[in-house]
Amino acid sequence: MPGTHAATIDDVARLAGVSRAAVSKVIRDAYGVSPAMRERVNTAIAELDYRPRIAARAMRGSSFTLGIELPNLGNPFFSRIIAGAAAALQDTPYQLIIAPAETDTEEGVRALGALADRQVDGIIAISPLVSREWLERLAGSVPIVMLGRHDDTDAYDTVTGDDVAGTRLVMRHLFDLGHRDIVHLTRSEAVTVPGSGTPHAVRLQEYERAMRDAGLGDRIRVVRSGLSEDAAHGATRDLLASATPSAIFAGNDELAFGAQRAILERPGLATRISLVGYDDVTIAAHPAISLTTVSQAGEAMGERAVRLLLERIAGRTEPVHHVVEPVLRTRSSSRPAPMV
Amino acid sequence: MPGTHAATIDDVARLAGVSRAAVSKVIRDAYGVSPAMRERVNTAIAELDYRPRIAARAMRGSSFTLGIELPNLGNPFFSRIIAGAAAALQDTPYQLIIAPAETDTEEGVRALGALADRQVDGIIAISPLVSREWLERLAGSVPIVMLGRHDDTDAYDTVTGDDVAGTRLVMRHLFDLGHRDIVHLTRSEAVTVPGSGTPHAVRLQEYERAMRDAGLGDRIRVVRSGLSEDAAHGATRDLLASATPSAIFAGNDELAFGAQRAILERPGLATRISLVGYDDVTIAAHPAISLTTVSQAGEAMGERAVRLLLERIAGRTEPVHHVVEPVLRTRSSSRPAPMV
DNA sequence: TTGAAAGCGCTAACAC
DNA sequence: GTGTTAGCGCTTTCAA
Repeated sequence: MPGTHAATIDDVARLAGVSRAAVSKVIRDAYGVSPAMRERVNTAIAELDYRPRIAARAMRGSSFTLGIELPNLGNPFFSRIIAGAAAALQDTPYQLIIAPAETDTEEGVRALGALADRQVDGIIAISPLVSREWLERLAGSVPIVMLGRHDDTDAYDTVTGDDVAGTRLVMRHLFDLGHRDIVHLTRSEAVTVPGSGTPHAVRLQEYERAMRDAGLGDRIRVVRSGLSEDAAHGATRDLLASATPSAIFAGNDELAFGAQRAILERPGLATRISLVGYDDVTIAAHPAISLTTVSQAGEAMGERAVRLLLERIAGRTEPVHHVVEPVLRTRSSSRPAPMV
Repeated sequence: MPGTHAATIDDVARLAGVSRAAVSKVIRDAYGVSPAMRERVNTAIAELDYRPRIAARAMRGSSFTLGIELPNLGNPFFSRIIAGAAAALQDTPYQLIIAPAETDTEEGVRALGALADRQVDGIIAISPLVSREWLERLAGSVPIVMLGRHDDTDAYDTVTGDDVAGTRLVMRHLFDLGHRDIVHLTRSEAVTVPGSGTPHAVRLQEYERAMRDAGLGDRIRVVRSGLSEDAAHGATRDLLASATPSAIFAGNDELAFGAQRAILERPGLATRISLVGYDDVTIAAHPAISLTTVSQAGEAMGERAVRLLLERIAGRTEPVHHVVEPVLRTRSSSRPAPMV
């Protein structure tokens, strides 16, 4: 460390006895540098421990940063997505940064805005709440991949699970076990606006459709809660105080765990109520939990999202809407309905 | 959106009929702007929907970004830390970005480097593996708060749980229940280098000390695994194939869940082996899991880390080493040792 | 209180 | 194949 300050491209150029442009070309491996020059530049870079300032690069072009906006980091399904995305970035010059948006509502917009302000080269977003118009506008200035949401738009790409098929797997499973009184535990109205294309909206809609198709339209019952395990616990506790459905289909595993807790707290109920979740997070397979749920290949979704982004950055313009097939994991939390 | 490009500070200055410097002062609320001018500038900003480019600001000063480096996003204890950190940033101009470093080893260095390259104004790091020297060097150019690690350094601040006290709570609890054959399930040697000050190193050391102090030095038994629930499951399965300890003290809850799974898979063992974890993640309180564990107030740690960083940015230079008191949560996974 | 001007570290034309 | 030069959008002296 000669001097007290970090080396700049000029320091490297000076030490290597070449121009600044030459150094720039080497670090970007751009066309038109002789092997000899590349060698000398690389030596100087190593010598000075030079690292290009991202801010300066961003001012002229790319920031070599991909941003991912994430609500509710506590949900382990999302960490699988991140793991997949990070893995896909391994041998690229890109770095992933995550902008958390815990408190849902406008926080999502704030987080996406923060990523845009930082001039990331692409954004992966999981906000179910941000409006499609807003996203389309943002997509005008930076490539976006929307995760989870079924938006049929030309402005950005999407990677989604097939929630229609997934919900049908669940409902078919419960019907086959003889269940008729099936409650759907889902999140707030804001996240399930009909036609909004959010995962929870689709699951809710398909639940209702399946019930009606089975002639059980009058047994449709929807219970809502916040997104946390704790909120789901409270909502289910309230439900069980006044009713005993034969099965509960939770919108995701977090909610299912809360419901399971409430069920276990009422003696004798555990063997009488079937429970199904959605996502197949790791702990769902734990023998003490043993939650029947729908598996969604989160890692693959994250990886695919990154690939789509890199393709966009490389110039693709036609939109891609990728759908992941869901698989039902049957475990002991669901079982035949009790004889009447 | 007049024109097709995003507004710059010049556009605002032109529309407001003032100089670029004036706009800059307004957006930073710097000293020396008349109310009238502030008013006009703010109107122009709103009109143009102007948002300062972070990259440009970073070149001259702050990036208004705090970075947090995080290994193993899958561990829900870490998400609580993030939630606390994000909450503490609510009413500040700072934005949090997370650099994930899933694959441990040099990934941590890479992620920290990436944050530094992006000129974040401060870094919260959870890497147990990065060398103290490396961190001290980095701390020369950007404020750092190290989470979890007991480093007695002047170069950066630390926020840690009191792992000595926490481990003593655990061991005392197990001894009181009559356990003598206590196995410690921990991570790889790399994370438990004696004297390295990592949480797992301290817990291991205290476990051994407690065993020796109780005259059980010859019963010390350490089992190691990877950081995932799955790795812990495998390691415990292997252990149980050849031995049946009366208690297992896992280095954290993730490991404990894996151990619990292995225990449950061997019929009859569940009621004979006590299990204790560390961290008190949400699911540990689930009645089907009911894991005795040490609670660490993750949110408070994240919040404190952010505060320390903001203080450093504001000019503080003396180091602060903050310690969080652990609390033992006794649940049914631990119980009296079986009569001999 | 306000504005002019220099410059942060890099990339990309373009000239040599 | 190599170097010169003109900015990118801000902040910050320093004059006015």
